[in-house]
Amino acid sequence: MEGKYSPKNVEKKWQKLWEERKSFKATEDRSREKYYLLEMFPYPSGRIHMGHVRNYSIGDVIARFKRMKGCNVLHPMGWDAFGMPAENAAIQNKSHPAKWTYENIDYMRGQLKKMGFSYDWDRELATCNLDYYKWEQLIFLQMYRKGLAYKRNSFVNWCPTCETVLANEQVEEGCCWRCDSAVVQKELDQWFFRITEYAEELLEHTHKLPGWPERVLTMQRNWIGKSCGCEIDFPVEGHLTKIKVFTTRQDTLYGATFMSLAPEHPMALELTLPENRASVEEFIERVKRTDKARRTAEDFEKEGVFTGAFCVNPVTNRRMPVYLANFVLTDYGTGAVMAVPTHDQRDFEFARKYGLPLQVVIQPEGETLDPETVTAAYTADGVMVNSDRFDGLKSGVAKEKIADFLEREGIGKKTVNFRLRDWGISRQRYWGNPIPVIYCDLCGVVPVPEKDLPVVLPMDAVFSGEGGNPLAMVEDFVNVACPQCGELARRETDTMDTFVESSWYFLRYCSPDFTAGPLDKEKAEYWMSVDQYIGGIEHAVLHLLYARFFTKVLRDLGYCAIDEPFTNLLTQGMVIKDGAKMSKSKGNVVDPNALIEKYGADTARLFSLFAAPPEKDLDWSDQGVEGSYRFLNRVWKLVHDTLPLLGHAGQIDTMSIGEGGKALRRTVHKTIRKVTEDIEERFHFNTAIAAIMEMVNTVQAFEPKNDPANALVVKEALESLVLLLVPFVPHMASELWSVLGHEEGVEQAGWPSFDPAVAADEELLVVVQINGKLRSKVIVPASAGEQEMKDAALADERIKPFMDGKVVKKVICVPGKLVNIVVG
RNA sequence: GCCCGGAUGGCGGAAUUGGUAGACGCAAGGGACUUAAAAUCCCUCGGUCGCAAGGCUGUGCCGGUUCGAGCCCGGCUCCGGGCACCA
Repeated sequence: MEGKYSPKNVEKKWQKLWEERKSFKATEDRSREKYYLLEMFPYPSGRIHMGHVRNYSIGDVIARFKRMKGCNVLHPMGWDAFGMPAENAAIQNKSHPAKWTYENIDYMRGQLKKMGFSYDWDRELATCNLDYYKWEQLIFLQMYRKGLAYKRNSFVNWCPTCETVLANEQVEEGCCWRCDSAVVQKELDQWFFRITEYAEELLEHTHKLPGWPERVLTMQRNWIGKSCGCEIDFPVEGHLTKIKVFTTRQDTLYGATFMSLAPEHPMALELTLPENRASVEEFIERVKRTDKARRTAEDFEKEGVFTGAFCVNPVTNRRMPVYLANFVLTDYGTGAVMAVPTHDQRDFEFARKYGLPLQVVIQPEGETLDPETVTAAYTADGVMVNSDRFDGLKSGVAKEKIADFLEREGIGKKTVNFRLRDWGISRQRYWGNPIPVIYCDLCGVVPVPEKDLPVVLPMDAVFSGEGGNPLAMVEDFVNVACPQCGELARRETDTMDTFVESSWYFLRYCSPDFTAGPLDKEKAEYWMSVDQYIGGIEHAVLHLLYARFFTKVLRDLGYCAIDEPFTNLLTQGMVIKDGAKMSKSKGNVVDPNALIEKYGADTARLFSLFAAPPEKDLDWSDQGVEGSYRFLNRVWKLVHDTLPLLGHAGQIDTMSIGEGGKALRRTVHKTIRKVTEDIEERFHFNTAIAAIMEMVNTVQAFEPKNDPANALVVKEALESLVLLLVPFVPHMASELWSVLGHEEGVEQAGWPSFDPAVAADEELLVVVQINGKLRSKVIVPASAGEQEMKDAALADERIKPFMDGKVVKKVICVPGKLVNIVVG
């Protein structure tokens, strides 16, 4: 291995050794501090991309650092293996999704191993393995029993291209998150997870996650969308039923002059008078045909139709015409809105269009609104008017008082409303986890008894690309005896959303081979929570919300004792090239294979860590990669060239080393401190690497290298250098460690420690400012106090011209840093 | 519209608590070595004035606080992201 740096040989050698020695195997050990480090597992799409390289390089720095620091590190890897691309590929290649998936896994596993990531491969899991998904079926059944999984007929998001249902979280601006097709609404019988049951806790706990980026928490809070208000009943003339509305603006109740219902509101047709029927039906049809994306666009024209019915404002007794309005959503609140045109912009526009009355109930301070002349709704706070006993109160106060009043009078009650909807998990696709349910004509919905689990995904489906879900066409699978009555029944052929698998894989890693249940409680208790989770920001409200939900569900099912799965979250930025995210369609993709081939994995790792701090986008630069490669060559050469000069092991004799040696040691110990802090406290690997580069420059420039008196100092420098490099470029560092004569691996060497006394400066450079402007620098002993610093500064020749004829008003001293002389 | 980020040389970025702006790297220019090239090594490198010492100026814009502001405060501009007819 001598001579020129050959990453290929070095990397092959160490990867083989790590594998043979099982260097990264994690075993529960209560005597040691555990550290569970996890990166979001990949979808086996074919080959790894630079985003993976970056994500997993970041993780590996932390894993290797923590290991060297003495932690018992769990660092697993696996495959989010169910999903549609496999099915599409099967259709295209006239093959099977399983074949495609497992081939991809094999290939990508090889790629990850070539990157030298320190995973415990014994814990590898793939979610499409029966060993994994069968436990998910058990969890489903237990959720069903608790009412947390249920079936319901409703309008759902349907992607016509993927031919499947999508969760709300998977619809982005009205389009499918995966294929970008326009999503349509379809009425279907679908399985849901009752995530809304946990809305309050999911929201509450966002305030107990200090290790998460604020913007992810904000996004989750917005997504959950809690609002506090009232439900108020409005009696309908000539009917016994009442219209229930939800409002956060009960302070405007006295100004409600009409009622708006969603066109899908169950009472819409029931309330419509015969003479209005034709126009109402026409309107409902028209709204239904409009797709949801367009209908909910901001600039969409507000339209409605009068039902002919009237309800009554319960506090003013005013007759309120009941309209259907296209902007009222059926799935938020109660699907009915009390319209207050003076204080809500939508209601205002609607009222002006249909000539409906306006009533001002909140006056802005120092202004009088005139319903005849206002051009927009006044939505801010103000003073109550035309509101009976509440007149004169500030609207904020009135909000509380009116809520209390409504409850007292039995007209309404305080409620909390969430934007979060239940998680629709049914997918009309083959390559997923079968939902373990049977439909019997006599018994209805029958969950598969636990003893009959697992429901095995049949391998003999046909992938033609036509005629919907291939699973529904496997007769042997579909036709089954009812577990209750024994009559012929049908299996559910929908599979679960793949986000279900990724909602608990981090728990399965704690005991991946456990055969008595989804997880070994004792082991989960040792490893969980994940101390550091790393992944892309794109999962802020998808995976990261579902995983939190699932953890709470599993806790309540008795599987684990934790509330939250991930203590600390790091969201890494995207990999950008030529101003755009790397993608095949843009043609700006850098293939990790080519990079490894040309420069080696260490260079690929080093550059992706050096070019930007982890949370920022990384601008890929081929020349920057060259630079990282050059640096590694320099380190290689430095160690090998210096090797003959190093003496035998021994203690550094602090008394006999000269000034140069002392200075070098100072740099070394300062660098150890800096690198340790940058990794441990900030995850700023770019500055840690920069500090190591500076140290290399210093060692290279160290002239009395060949003075035998300095041999041990140089040796210390090189050994520290190599150990500091381990987390970033583990192959080269391991090799150089052995070149330096160490039999045992870097894992045994431990993380280098620094001596504050050695790192301490003997002299300090003090900046001298006049009126805040830098004018000179003076050197003082490190022990110098304020007075000494001031004296040295004032005695400096270079500042004299700036003080000529002026009076020193004040001298400010920042110990060890600067002296600012204020003159005037 | 609302809520988060962000803006620093030719480029990626550094400046950790208000205290030397531009660390480290890339690119560029000059030089050494070489028959030559590559590789490597050395020097220069925000702008501007100056032979130089050095001065002035400079962190998106305007203002403020402070002995001192890239950092804090007020008001903008632009860019990125999230949510969005949510009653």
